[in-house]
Amino acid sequence: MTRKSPLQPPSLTEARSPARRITMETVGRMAGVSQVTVSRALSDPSKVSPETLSRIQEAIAATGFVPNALAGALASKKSMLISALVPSITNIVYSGMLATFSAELRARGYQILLSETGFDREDEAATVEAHLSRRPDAMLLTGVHHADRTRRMLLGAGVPVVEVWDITDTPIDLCVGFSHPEAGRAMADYARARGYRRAAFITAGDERALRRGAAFAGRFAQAGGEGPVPIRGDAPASLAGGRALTAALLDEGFAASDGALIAASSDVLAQGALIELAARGLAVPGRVAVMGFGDQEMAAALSPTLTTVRVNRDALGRAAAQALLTRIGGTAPERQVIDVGFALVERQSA
Amino acid sequence: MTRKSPLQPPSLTEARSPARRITMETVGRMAGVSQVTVSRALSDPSKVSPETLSRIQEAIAATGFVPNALAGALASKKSMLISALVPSITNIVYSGMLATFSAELRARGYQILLSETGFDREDEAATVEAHLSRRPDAMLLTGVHHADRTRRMLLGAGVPVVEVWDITDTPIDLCVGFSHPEAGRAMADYARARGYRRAAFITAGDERALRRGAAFAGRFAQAGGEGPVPIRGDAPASLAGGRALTAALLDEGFAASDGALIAASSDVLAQGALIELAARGLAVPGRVAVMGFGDQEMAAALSPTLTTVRVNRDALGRAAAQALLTRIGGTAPERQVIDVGFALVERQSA
DNA sequence: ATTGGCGATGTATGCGCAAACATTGATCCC
DNA sequence: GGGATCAATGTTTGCGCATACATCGCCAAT
Repeated sequence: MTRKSPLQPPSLTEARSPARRITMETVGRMAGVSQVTVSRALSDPSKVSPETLSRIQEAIAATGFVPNALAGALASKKSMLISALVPSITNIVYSGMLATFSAELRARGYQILLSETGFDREDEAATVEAHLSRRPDAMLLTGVHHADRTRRMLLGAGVPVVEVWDITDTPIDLCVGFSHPEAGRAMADYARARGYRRAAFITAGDERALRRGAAFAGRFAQAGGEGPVPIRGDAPASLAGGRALTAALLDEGFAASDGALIAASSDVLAQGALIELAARGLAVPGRVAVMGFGDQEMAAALSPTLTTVRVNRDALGRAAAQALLTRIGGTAPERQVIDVGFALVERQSA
Repeated sequence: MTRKSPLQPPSLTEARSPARRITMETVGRMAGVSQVTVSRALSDPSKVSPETLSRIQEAIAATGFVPNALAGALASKKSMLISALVPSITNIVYSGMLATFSAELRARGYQILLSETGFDREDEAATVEAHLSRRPDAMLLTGVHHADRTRRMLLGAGVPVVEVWDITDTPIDLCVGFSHPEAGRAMADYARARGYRRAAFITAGDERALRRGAAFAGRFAQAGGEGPVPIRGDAPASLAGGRALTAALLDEGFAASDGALIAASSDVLAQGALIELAARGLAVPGRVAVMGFGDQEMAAALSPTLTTVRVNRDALGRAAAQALLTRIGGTAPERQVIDVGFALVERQSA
């Protein structure tokens, strides 16, 4: 309450440092209290008397003071930062999940440190290290296959981690996703049940898509389909890629007769397939059937509408956020691994 | 230091156990040097003798030490953090720009703190404050219209700022974008030049889209088209939204005769319009023409292909990153405002 | 009147690092 | 051979805050 007046007029120091930093100390001085009281006024106003509080708030408004969260995090060991690593933010399947994930966390005062990792494990490891250096309170990783070093760093750091978009028995910490082989098999079973005798899988290069493709191919042949099922492609998912892969298949005589189906690792590739088939005048599904993956908005709007596999991205993002929040809170989450499943959506294209 | 088998999920107790914090001090002790030498070994290895360096590196490897960037930032007043605020990450126009922006910055060692702000100014102000508390080295904002408080905070903080996706004579700091009214007028001029006599604009609710719409409507009438030009919609851009808005227009008799054009604030809405028109058997562009905005990949693949306006998202993200880097570097950028322009892409739909 | 408790505030400390400055020993040049 | 120089390292300090603990009045219970 009682503070000595500074021996030297503050104007001198101010004049020497024109870019004078405003800290809780400065605010406190203006309000006639100490730095701690300012800190308390911000973190728990009830601990400060109403008069003091209002003087502090005036000082904050007058100075435009914004607390330094770096210093706060260093002192408290809580950064209120959540790190998120996704392969690509331009891909709606990841950005959709991320939007829900971050909205959920932002409501609790957390902020998101985001990086794209592509599909390279070493790249991911380097990014994980960079993120860990900011001491996030938790981390989201996409996929369950990581460099050994990544796993070691994460375990060593003791940070809550959630791996999403896949399922494993050996999560680093928490895991929210679904089984890609099962999804591939479900597509194959559906295709066989509908009577398609010949199938191909066009795919992006990412590891999860390839596992769906492998499972699809295996099951399709196992269930009486013609084998081996060709698996084509490793470029990023794009319409042009889908067209090109489809064109290549057709040029090889893949759809020489009816009963053929093209399964795609994403709706975008599937749309590319539809476009190429339309361009060639091949009826879908009469001549060639098409299945997608992801159930993007356009799937239901295409002509023909696209049979695909739905993954609830919102639920996934929300579950991931909740799991981390529980973990941060200190209580053990009910389950370490949450399978959000998927659903085959039957439409016109297959 | 040594951990249990990675195949075992870490128990909660293990993860929260008082893991000795490893700091430069601990690493230094192991290597027989002081904390400062460890710091130097990491920031500029040439300042440390080769033998010392290798001992330090061994100690780092043995301990799994990851430097605390919070402490580093606090001490050096450089956070190596760039804050980015976009309306929506699920919208490809923003996420595409952001991908280039962040790739460019990551190459220089910066990381991205990301938030979605929706289209609400007060929300944005709160987010800006939260971001400023982390003392980012620079900030990216979407749009040029902000709450007064936002502007004041930013100016007060003295942080390099780049506003993107729009152009203004009075940027907070830097600005990279294009003129939305001009884009709207360019669409109107094109439509008139092609002879369309009647037009409508379907739009998402965001402020920039609305300005394009207003400029389109004004110019279309001014250039001899029938006025007033209806402007419809304020929902998020979606195929379903585009269909619904188009359906409503048609139900009102908008396209009772030939020579009508529907301009959309985004390619997605335009695609919705194409779908609705196809569903009603109305020929495009014969009966109703359609223009989009954004030139997404599907624009060239739709049937009919979509006449639209291209904005170079990569160039925009890259220019924004470069401008900030220059600014952080201390040299005044050549221009405060960079107009990246746009291009009308003529295809089949109009 | 004494004691204890509580509300409101203050002081001291250290989080982990980088910057500034200090120290040591060796090399070098006229 | 006596500075001068330089490479390699150490010591000190403080960034801005949160935490632990101390202090000071004041009032209720004894």
